[in-house]
Amino acid sequence: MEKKLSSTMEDYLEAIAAIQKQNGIARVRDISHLLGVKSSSVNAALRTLSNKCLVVHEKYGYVNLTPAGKKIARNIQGRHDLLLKFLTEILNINDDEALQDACKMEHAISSKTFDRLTKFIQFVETGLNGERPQWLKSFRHYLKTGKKLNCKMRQVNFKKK
Amino acid sequence: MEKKLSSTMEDYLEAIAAIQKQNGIARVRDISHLLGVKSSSVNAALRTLSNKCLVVHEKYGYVNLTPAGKKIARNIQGRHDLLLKFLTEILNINDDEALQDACKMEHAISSKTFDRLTKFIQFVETGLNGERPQWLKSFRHYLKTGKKLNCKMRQVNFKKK
DNA sequence: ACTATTTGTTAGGCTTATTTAACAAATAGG
DNA sequence: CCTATTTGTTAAATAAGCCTAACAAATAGT
Repeated sequence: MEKKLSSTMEDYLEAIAAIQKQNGIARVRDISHLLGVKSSSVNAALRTLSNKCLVVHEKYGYVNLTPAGKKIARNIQGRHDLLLKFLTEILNINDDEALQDACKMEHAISSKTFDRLTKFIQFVETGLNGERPQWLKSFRHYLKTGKKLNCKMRQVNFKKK
Repeated sequence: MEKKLSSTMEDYLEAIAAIQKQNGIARVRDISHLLGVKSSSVNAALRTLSNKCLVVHEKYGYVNLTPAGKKIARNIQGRHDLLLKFLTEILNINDDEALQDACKMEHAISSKTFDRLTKFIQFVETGLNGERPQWLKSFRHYLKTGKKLNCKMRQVNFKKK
């Protein structure tokens, strides 16, 4: 019966994981800088997350994620990365704007959507014959010109009763 | 210098527009029912939106959108519809879950992402030769089986230096 | 027309997440 | 070592959005 976490708290967990990954350790100050909030806000958030057994934080000490906290952080990070990939690689949105959107969307999508989008990207990226997907280039051309490429795609089915 | 609206307030505008579209008029009660909040919350929201000149609401009267309010409502509704389409028609997610996600994502995407996704769906839906897009079927098969269809797609470029 | 029910409003409270300001602890430079 | 700066903590205040409870207005039933 783990209550659903607010997107704000998800952000804190994600930030802590990211800082730990980069620096080995995470301090209040790092979180404060990364999220753009005051250290007092970080403290309040850490108390909340502590009560939910998602972080460990002793006075004046480093901040650590519990296994449960790590799990959530990984989950969010996964959504983040997936969405960023979709936005940049498929929709061809520039990094900055894509990042902004991914940071908001990551709190909005369900597991199902995460799963389907994962498969969609897999499907698109591998192409049908292991070739680079031509139609992605074709889409970029469409974005630029508004017109479909002068290209024909023929489908030939084998063994398809 | 119009301040950015909270997703909550966006929901209220969207709801009012939807109710008006359906019933001709919108009352506090309708909004309350649609959004699943108490009428006192609706009242508070209406005061907020009134102060921003997005709705008109006289005591005990109907609720109306100003032109500015209508514009925002249309915008949100557009995002909603687009996302719902993407989730159901492309990612093949069932209506209920798709609706839930769309209702959250609609507040998270930028205009750029909206624009790109619009074009992406256009591109996908029309197919390359005006045919029904074969690869969408192919993706559904991939979702079911985890395997690419036994099919080859050959690309032949014309006039492409 | 009169009462009963539904609908709308207001006041006051709760929660979440933020801030500022004052203070405490830790660290760094001489 | 001692002071100066940085970092962390706490308390009190603010803002958004919701709720309940009490009341007011409108509508419906007889």
